[in-house]
Amino acid sequence: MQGINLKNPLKIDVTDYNINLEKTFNCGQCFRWNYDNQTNTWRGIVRNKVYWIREKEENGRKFIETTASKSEWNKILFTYLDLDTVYEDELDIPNSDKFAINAQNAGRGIKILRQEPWETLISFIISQRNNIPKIKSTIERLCKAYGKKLEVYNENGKQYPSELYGFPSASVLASLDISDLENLGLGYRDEYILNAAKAVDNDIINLDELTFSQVNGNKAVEQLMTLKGVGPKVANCVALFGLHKLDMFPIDVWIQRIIDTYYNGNINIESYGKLAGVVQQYMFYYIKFNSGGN
DNA sequence: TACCAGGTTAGCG
DNA sequence: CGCTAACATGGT
Repeated sequence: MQGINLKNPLKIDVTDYNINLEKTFNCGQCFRWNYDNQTNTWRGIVRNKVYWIREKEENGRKFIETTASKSEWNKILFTYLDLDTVYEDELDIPNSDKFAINAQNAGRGIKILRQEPWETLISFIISQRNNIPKIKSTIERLCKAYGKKLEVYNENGKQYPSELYGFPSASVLASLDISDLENLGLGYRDEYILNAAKAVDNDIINLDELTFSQVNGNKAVEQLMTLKGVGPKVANCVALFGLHKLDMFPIDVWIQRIIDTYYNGNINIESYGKLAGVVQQYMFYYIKFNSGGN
């Protein structure tokens, strides 16, 4: 059970952290944050807890208002939103790289979320050959079928909203039969997911250990690709978004299109250094949501 | 109604 | 190696 207060949210000055919620939640890295036009608020689920967040500008300062408690903000959301790293300080895009500079200007404010590795793995297995609306709806069906029902109460003691579910654990999915995954819209990915669940549940692959800083991104990608249904693109996305290996640079159809169009089919990822993944997200956001190119 | 989507695999030459 | 058909399904 969880209590929230929508009327008197926690208010944090985030001016110095350079975060933009719309870009961060809409840049394609996450699938369970949804925007409510009426309240100008994002609702998301992080580690089986529901949070509402919105931005506010006052007197030239930027604030975040959230239903999280002070300790939840400090212990969970501050880290989840990766506010302790200001990318600008470490990013060093060559001046000659016009496209990347433009993408950075468009994408500035994107933060690479510290999402749960397991949820990220399954989400990006689902993502292959799917569009983003389909990915989101499929994940919601999976959560509703096998995730923990989250009970949230507003300041009046009324349950709010009616139904929300956490992401199902690896052990829960590992205990299922393939037929239990029918009718969720997973398509041929159902066996990939069941197989990944068993591998994680049996500790054949240990996602938590892969998050350790001693494990470099390429090593993590190599491990992830031992899973059936996890190729180079999905593995790079899991490493970047789930394991927080910020130098990983996933190449999907959109990025490949950019490479072919603006880099003559050859891009120098190393030139983006330790934060290449951030540049990748700038590019993805720029080309897809900011009509960069067309 | 067709076409397509933040790819991967297996099976070919 | 490199190339490519097949893959399930819902969103648009």
